[in-house]
Amino acid sequence: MKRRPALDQRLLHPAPDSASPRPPWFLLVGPTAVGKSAVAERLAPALGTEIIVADSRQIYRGMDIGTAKPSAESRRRVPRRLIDVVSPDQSFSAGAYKKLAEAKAAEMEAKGKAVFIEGGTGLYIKALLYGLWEGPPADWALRQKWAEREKEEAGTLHRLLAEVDPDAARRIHPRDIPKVTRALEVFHLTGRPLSHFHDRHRFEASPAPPFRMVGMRREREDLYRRIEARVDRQVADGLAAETERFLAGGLSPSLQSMRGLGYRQMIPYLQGERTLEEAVSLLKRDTRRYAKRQMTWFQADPRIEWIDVKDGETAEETADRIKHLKNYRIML
RNA sequence: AGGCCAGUAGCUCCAAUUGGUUAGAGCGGCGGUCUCCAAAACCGCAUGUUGGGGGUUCGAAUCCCUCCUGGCCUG
Repeated sequence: MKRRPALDQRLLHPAPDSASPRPPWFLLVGPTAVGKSAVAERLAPALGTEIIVADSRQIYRGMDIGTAKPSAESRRRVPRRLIDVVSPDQSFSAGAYKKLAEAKAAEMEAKGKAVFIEGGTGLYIKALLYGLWEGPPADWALRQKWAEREKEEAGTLHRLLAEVDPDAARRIHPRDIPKVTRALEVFHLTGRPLSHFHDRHRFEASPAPPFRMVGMRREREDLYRRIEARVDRQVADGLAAETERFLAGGLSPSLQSMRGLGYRQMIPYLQGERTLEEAVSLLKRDTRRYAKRQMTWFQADPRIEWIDVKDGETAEETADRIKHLKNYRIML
């Protein structure tokens, strides 16, 4: 079940004289609550551009407090793109993000502006930088049908998969329903096993030009303190009321958007199944775990140049350090 | 002061076939996977002097003695 993404060496070390006329992209990544947004806000003006956000939750319109969207003032200073692009009752996917981001990047390039991407959703960034294999997109109707079958009898989906794609069935854990479902979906829609496509893709079909990617990280304790402080702020800012509003508006708790951190923990509280205190501590715990998973994801990408942010360092200082990285000026 | 009860992993335990092979679980923590639901979903990691010391026994977390710590009762 262990497979390292095989990165194309040419991507790691783009030839300096490569004929591509496209200027390199610049990306700022890192776990939640490291302070990416504030730093990006300082970097964007220096790059003379706007920020394309790579965040699977901030794409939802109206989900502001729970997704810790940049404030209205901040967005007035530096416009954010790919925020508020879909309604919370809609489904979204990495493939959909890739399309939107590619279009937005092309738009920036056409205007002669630098492409600057900031965010923490690893899969979205990977899809954009290294590509996804070309195949059928998510088929939500099919997925729902299968979800119901699995609900009737646990293990059904994995058994079905083992029949049509034993290779994928071996790689994917029976309890990992989303991945089992995707593999089934691919076979159902193409008649070929998922592994067939994966063996051919290997992330070399990048839609992106050469790029530079900087990752922000902090000491675990520092990061956790920031996470907890941010959760407290979100609650004070009305996270419960925001969730309540969506519920009252008829959004089902099972929706993708409502399963995001924050909303997911507030729902049981609003339904009287949990105290606010319990909900808050669960939200803190789940956010800590999420940040850890993000670190695992990003740390596996050798293209990221890491900036270790110190406790107490200001966003200006961090932005300044990034500007002083070797060869940063090629971006300007 | 006397009596009683408790002391098992960072925390919590009505775990440990009631003396028997490598002391378990939940939470927390840590590590990892990830090619169209990814703030999702999933996988993995526990050598802790069973409070210390001594004793009984082939063998003790489990019995006895003693000390320490905490709690309760009596005065």
